[in-house]
Amino acid sequence: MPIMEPRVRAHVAGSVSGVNGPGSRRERLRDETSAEIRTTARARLVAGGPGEMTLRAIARDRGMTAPALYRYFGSHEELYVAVCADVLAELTATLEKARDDAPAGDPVARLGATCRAFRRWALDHRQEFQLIFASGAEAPVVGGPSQPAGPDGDFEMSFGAVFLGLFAEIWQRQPYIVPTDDQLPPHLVSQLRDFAGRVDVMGTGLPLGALATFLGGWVRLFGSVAIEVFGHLGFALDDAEPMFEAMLADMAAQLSTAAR
Amino acid sequence: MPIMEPRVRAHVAGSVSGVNGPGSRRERLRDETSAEIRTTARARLVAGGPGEMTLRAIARDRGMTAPALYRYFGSHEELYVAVCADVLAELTATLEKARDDAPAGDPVARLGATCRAFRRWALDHRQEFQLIFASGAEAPVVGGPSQPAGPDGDFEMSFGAVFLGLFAEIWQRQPYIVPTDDQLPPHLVSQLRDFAGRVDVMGTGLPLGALATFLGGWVRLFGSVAIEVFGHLGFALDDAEPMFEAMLADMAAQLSTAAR
DNA sequence: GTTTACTAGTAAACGATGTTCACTATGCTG
DNA sequence: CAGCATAGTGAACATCGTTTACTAGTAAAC
Repeated sequence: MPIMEPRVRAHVAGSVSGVNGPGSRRERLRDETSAEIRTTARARLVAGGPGEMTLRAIARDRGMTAPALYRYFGSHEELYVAVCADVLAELTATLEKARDDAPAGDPVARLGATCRAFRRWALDHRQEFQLIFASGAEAPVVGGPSQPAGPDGDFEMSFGAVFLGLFAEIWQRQPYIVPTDDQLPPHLVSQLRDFAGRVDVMGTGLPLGALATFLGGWVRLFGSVAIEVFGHLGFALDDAEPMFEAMLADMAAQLSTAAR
Repeated sequence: MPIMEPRVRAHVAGSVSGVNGPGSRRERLRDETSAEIRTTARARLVAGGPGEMTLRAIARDRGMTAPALYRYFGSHEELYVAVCADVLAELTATLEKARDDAPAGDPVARLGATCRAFRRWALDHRQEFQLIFASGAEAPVVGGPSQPAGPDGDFEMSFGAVFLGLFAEIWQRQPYIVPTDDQLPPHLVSQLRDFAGRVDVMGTGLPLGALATFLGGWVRLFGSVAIEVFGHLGFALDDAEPMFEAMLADMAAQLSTAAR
């Protein structure tokens, strides 16, 4: 009598003995089915909101029964986060493409293009945006298990790095005016120092003030997009693009103030 | 045989004939029970998230059975929005109190206090904040049924007016520098004109540029609070207060640039 | 090549949920 | 007092997440 039941064992790594490992036919089919399930789930999400993303309905759409899904995901919640990961990966890819389609020599323009792509994606994928950015599942807090961009433990970073990278790029090409450390509130300085230590893999030697500028930009970008997607500008505007562009222009101006 | 069943009739306006109208004992008890149900629902919300806000559990908490709740709310959804309305009213009251506790002669300080109260309330009521501001139920769009601040048809305005009123107050006391109409993108100007027409009840003669400043402030405020509550700053900071204060200071500075 | 082990899948069942329907007290109204 | 609207119950239905047998098919082992 084996210690682990077959089903559980299957969840560990596909197989425990033999050469049924990665690349095998079984493994491939399994991954395909898993991807199709996540796609079906996402289709239901965009069609009718998270409430329609039910195991039974997803299985029905695929011509299966609900318990079969448990071969691929340990619970409804697990499928949920898998879809989140998919969506986040897609968003990241979208942003990277927008960045790379912009002229390589003009990092500020690259940042602008990436920001616009973020807004466009959010407006075109409201359900997904809500799923990712307004979920009760709060992103891992700062002092987390310190996994260095693990499997997908660090939720945010995968695509947050796109923006941070752009800020670093801009800084390296042409430093802009940033507050000196003693112009920043001490409590912010210490937090920024920790943060810099955690992401110094970039090794770009960004001053803390530049990190503060980055975070400020992230706040403005996220805020502008979120307020529009959540409909909290609709009481005044039916098209928030001009305000978004004004925000971008302001940000670009701030990042174009030659510091030397 | 009556055209409408009793239960439905009860939902119309409490009673259709007789003097069982407002103020009657029945009516009072009914309103009390309704309020208790909403309170119970909200307690479950803060305790375990929206997923715990189930009709049967709420009824159980109150020592009733689920179908009884249908005497008070036509559906789960209806109870849901009733709780939203309660929360929004509480938030509005909190903001108004913060505003009125600040020195009457310094509207900029009053705005600052109100903004801080907004952030504080959001952090102390994360579930409620999420319920109200990140719900898929998008607030009524701009060109809505044009109900003039109806029963609670216009979701946002009840508390958005607090901020708009403060901006008007500041402007009246000491106008600040705002862009002229021809400095704004035309598409924004036309939208602002519509908006001004819709809220001119204030009759303060705010220029469109001041409305743009107000909206910009609302974007920054909401964005700063939302990004913190949703945990999308946690990857860098564990306490976003310094950044929030910096944002407030910047806003205050902008509103203190005497225009004449 | 047969046997063995594992895999993906099904069917049935349990408890919980939103909702409806038939029914019963209770208290207001004429 | 007679009549009726109201607040509430209990049973039922469909759906959901999840667990537990169980079965057919496929890969691996001897």
